[in-house]
Amino acid sequence: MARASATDPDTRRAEILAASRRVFARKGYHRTGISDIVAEVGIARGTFYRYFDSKRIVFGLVLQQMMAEVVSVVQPIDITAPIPPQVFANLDRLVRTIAAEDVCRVLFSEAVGIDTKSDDALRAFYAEALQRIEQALALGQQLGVVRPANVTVTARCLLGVMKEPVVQAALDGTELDADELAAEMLLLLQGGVLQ
Amino acid sequence: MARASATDPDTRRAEILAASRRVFARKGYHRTGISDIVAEVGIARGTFYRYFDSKRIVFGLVLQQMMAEVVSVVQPIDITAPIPPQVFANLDRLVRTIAAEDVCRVLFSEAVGIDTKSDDALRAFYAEALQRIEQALALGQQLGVVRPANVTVTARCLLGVMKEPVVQAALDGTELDADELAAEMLLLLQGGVLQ
Amino acid sequence: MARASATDPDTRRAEILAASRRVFARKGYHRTGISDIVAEVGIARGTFYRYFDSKRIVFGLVLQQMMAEVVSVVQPIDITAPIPPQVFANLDRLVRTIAAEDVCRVLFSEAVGIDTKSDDALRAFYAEALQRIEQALALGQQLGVVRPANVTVTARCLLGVMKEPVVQAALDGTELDADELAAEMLLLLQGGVLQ
Amino acid sequence: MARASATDPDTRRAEILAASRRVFARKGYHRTGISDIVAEVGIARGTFYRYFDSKRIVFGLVLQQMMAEVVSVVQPIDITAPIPPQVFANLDRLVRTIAAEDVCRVLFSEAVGIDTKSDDALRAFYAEALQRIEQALALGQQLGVVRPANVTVTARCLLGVMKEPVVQAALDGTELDADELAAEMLLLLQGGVLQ
DNA sequence: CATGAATGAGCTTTCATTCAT
DNA sequence: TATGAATGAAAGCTCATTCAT
Repeated sequence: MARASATDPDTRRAEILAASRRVFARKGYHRTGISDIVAEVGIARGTFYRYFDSKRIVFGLVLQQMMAEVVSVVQPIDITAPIPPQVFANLDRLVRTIAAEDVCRVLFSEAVGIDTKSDDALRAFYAEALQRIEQALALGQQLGVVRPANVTVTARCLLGVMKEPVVQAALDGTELDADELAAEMLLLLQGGVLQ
Repeated sequence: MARASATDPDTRRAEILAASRRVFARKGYHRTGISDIVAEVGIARGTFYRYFDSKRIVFGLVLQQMMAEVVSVVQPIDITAPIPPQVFANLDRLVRTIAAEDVCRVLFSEAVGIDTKSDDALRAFYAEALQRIEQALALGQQLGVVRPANVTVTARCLLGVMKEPVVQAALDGTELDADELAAEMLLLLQGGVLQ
Repeated sequence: MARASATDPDTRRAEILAASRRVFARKGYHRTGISDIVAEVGIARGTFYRYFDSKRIVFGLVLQQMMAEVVSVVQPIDITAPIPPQVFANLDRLVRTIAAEDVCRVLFSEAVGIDTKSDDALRAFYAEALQRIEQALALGQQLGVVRPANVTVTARCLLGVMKEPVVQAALDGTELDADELAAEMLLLLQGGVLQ
Repeated sequence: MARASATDPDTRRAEILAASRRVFARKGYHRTGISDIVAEVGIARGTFYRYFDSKRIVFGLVLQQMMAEVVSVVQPIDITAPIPPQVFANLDRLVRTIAAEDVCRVLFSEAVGIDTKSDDALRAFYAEALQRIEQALALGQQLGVVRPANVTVTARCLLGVMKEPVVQAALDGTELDADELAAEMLLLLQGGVLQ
């Protein structure tokens, strides 16, 4: 009976979490079996349950992890410095993070409807993201760099501007040029499309 | 149990399809059992299978139905008439259609990864949507009403502008004011957000 | 609603029975659905049940029919006339009857284990067949034309001699030459195979 | 329910196969449910599927097992030694094997029409059996110990001689005296029944 | 602590039979 | 009487989870 080399429990936990993340990203929540995960780590089925209570819970943790990563790359704008380069940098980091091949599918396609807790977490994530965008817009309006607009609605539109290109690239397998994408996004923010 | 009265086959088929659509929208593909569907219509399990060969096939049909509805509301732009009102009208109809409470979840969350055929259909749907937007942008550029831009990337961003506000409204249960949303979208297209 | 032309009930019953027999022969009991039978007759599902109480019962009737046919072709031996030609004639008719393409499969493969009544009927059929052979053997022994032997055991062997060639022909799709087969059987009865 | 203790996988597999064989013999393929098999072993439904992919596959394996047993007991004739005792010994072993209560029903009644693979296997089994008998007859003719005859037809008759007594014994529940049966068969081969 | 065989609730699907029309 | 849509029990099978070793 080959026994996995005794590892530090925290390391082992992290290993399983990482493997789960990889598999969820590759196959989606429903097509992923515990078998896939334990095969990925190289442990026995039972071992998985020593570290996590259920498949749903690990999925929830993977979700949290991804949301935290996304949140972490967005830096507050320094209003004493030129705005556009800062926005560009944020967009650029955001796109790269989301595009990191696994985040996209898990966060935007698989996460809905797994269970109540995940749904809540996801809602909270979006709520925070939207709030940040709204605040940025509101601040911009006070500073006179953002035109008058319904910030709630506009924030949602802008969220779509950031999400969708990455989602589509994942769907059709296109390679993503983050710099160009961020640049186009910035142009859109700056002047729309009509002239 | 009371026997459901024999109905016109086409009507019954439509009934089941409509009920399936409702349940899929409410619970998602995986959490929906045939039991849920037949309970919704008030028929026996076997009756479902008189009209449809499998759960996946009904889901595919629901998907097709929704995609067709979305596609059908977008009218071509008449370039001899003023553009913005036409764009507004299209956005308005689009938003209303997607927001029809069930379309959103099924089309944007549940449809991914059910099976190869659904995936292909969905990809084709997005491909067509994006192509339409790209063509509109390209035409606009020729006419000088759209600024120079990478139309492929920009089309994806605009797709996000249309999808995301509706997705978010569905997620947090907000009532959607289609007119205002379309108006804000138009403003975004016309001038971005920065001034 | 096309209605099958009103027919004499007895005729209709016979029609359904005949169709059932054909389908059972073609597909076997378990692979035959009521749908197959009613399609073969050109009536509605419900009509079938106006004439027969269940699938099993029709199968039982088909079975009886076949058993009766088989029994009917075997003529008693006239001991005042030469024996071998009479035996030959009986064997010849028997083989032809069993080989009538449907009898074989239904009687020898499908009939076992459908239900208690069919099993009993089949057992009774075999019991009668064996008893006839045994009596013929016993009579032959009295007349000195049959060698001493355990008639019970020998009767079973002879039953196999008659059944198996037809069964095998059906299994491998070979065309059957009844005359030759009967002739060989007779030779076997007369002198075994060893010399 | 008490949890079945983990057993050596090969043993467990064999256990399930043996139980399946018993149940198939008792109830036939179609009346046997997975429930019956797992009840017979004393395991849960899922456990069955850890060892076998489907009901049909286990049935196929049972079939193979039985065919192999039957084939294995027939020894080639040594033509330098007296023939009849060797034939007797073969018949005796054959009868005992087929009569082992379960072989008969499964091999001769239930095996037909389950699926294409089983049908093919069965046909191949019979083809081989018949070929062996034919070759023995042909060899016997060359050696002058077998009378001239159509070996193909005669082989089929002889197959019936071996099968039918056992089939009938199983059908009517008679205890089988293998020695006597083999002896009678030998007599039949040696001199037919008429004198 | 690690293991993986065992579990069983629950799924989709089938089809002989019923009964309102 | 004939119809065929409706029925629902029961089948085979899956897989997240448990627990004796």
